[in-house]
Amino acid sequence: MANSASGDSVVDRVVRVIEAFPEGVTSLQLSELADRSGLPLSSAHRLVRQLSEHGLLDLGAGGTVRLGLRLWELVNRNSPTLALRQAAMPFMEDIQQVLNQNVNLAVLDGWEALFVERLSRRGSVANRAQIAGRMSVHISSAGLALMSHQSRELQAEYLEQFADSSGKVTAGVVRHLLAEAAQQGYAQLAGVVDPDTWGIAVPVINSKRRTVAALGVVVPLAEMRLQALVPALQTAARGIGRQLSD
Amino acid sequence: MANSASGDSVVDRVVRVIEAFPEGVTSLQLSELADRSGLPLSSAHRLVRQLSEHGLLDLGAGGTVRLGLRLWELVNRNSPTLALRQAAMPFMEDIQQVLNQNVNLAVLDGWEALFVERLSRRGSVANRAQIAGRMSVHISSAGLALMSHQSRELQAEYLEQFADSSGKVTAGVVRHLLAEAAQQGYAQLAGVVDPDTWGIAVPVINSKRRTVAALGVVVPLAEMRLQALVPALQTAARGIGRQLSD
DNA sequence: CACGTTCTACCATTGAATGGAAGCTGCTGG
DNA sequence: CCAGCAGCTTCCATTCAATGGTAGAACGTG
Repeated sequence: MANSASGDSVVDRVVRVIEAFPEGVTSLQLSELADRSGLPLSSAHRLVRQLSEHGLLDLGAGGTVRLGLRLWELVNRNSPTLALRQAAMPFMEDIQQVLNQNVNLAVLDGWEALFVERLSRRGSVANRAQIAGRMSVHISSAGLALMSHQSRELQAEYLEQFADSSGKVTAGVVRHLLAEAAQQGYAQLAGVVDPDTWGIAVPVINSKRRTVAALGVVVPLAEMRLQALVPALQTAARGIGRQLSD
Repeated sequence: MANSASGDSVVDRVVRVIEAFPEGVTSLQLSELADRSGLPLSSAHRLVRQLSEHGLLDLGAGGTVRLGLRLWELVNRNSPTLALRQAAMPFMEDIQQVLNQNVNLAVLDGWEALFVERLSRRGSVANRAQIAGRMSVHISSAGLALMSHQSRELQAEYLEQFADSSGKVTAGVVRHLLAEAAQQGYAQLAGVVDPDTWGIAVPVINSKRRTVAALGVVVPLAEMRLQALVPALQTAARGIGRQLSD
């Protein structure tokens, strides 16, 4: 009952507060935030107030807590993927125009593909929600495209998690998917996310020969035309990669 | 020389570190970060390390500091403007398709319009950079559209800053612009940002009659057709507003 | 290879962070 | 109309986590 009974630093607590928001939830009651972050109410209150004085959070009347506009602004202005997204956008628009499909751009984070940009198929309901969404490597074409071009060491480390295995997904299957993707130069996966769609993704390789992203499309099964899609994606991916150095 | 010689809390310092990144800069050296944030090198180092252990920052080899992917993810998943952007996106795409102009969406933050979403004109080079950009109220059509629909009190407070005045912009001029925008139901401004472009913006009013955003287009002077643009924008803005409650 | 620069680690000092308790506010149901 | 409740806000004595000067390591450079 003094400076941190729980043995964590102030920084830890700030992080816990920000991480307390469940995916897609923009607003939380103070007491709920305290619960979720595992902080005493008064501590949570103090932290939230301090952060909202700086605009990183927004403490409204009645204890409603939101992320602050200022935080959104700072992060989006200085985002680590800014250069990537800027380089990729024109090419993604080209693909959207030419193929009229949902186009997306993902980076590898841990054992997941993190989607950093997305254009919806023209005419469809826009689905910006999936920006900042994640998918496990082995269930997404983008994830496979990314992982299949990582170093042998990283791939081995990744595959280990399937080793023990309850059996749902075996290391062998995933290894096969990766090998196929590496050999073909693209990854494709049918009906995993949505039974009626097909995902195709290609690696984006920067000027230092590092695979920094995956460019992909999601198409209805009925419209699947690998011959048309893959070359278009690969061309775009090369164009993007040429502009990226790190 | 002990717990904070500078008299600021840990939270203050965390904010200073995050705010130290200049607009558009994604990567900073540790020593430069320490300078910019006004922190002793060892303190900056400790904070950055702590934050990067949680993924909010990314401390690379050689002291290169970036914002963390995890921070980007958290902020974009739980962004305070998520609902607004989701509601607006389909309408913005419609406008882009029909009018083929640069479409943007802004909210009011302080005395500035903060741009939260943007679609580039088809065929033009995509300019995602301006997302998370700011413009003063009185030099942007979006800003005028937003401010002209705020409460009398807020407008009065806003106009005060032009009172003392060196004379560059007078309160009278701004008041006139606001009055005109309020009366017409849209704001328009020619050649302020770029001499060859015209900006037009309309307010987005939610179901509680609060003006929560501005929807605008930027068109080349030569293609200016108010008669066509304003009704389209107003229709879209109403569609967006109908879906928003707070 | 010596020098300068920048990053990283250490650790005694001390004041900022902590959180229980009490007060406040607004709502709800009897 | 008011008692009771639930959640927000404030207060303050206690105490340990944060601080930053210093020293050392790792570069890069002339």
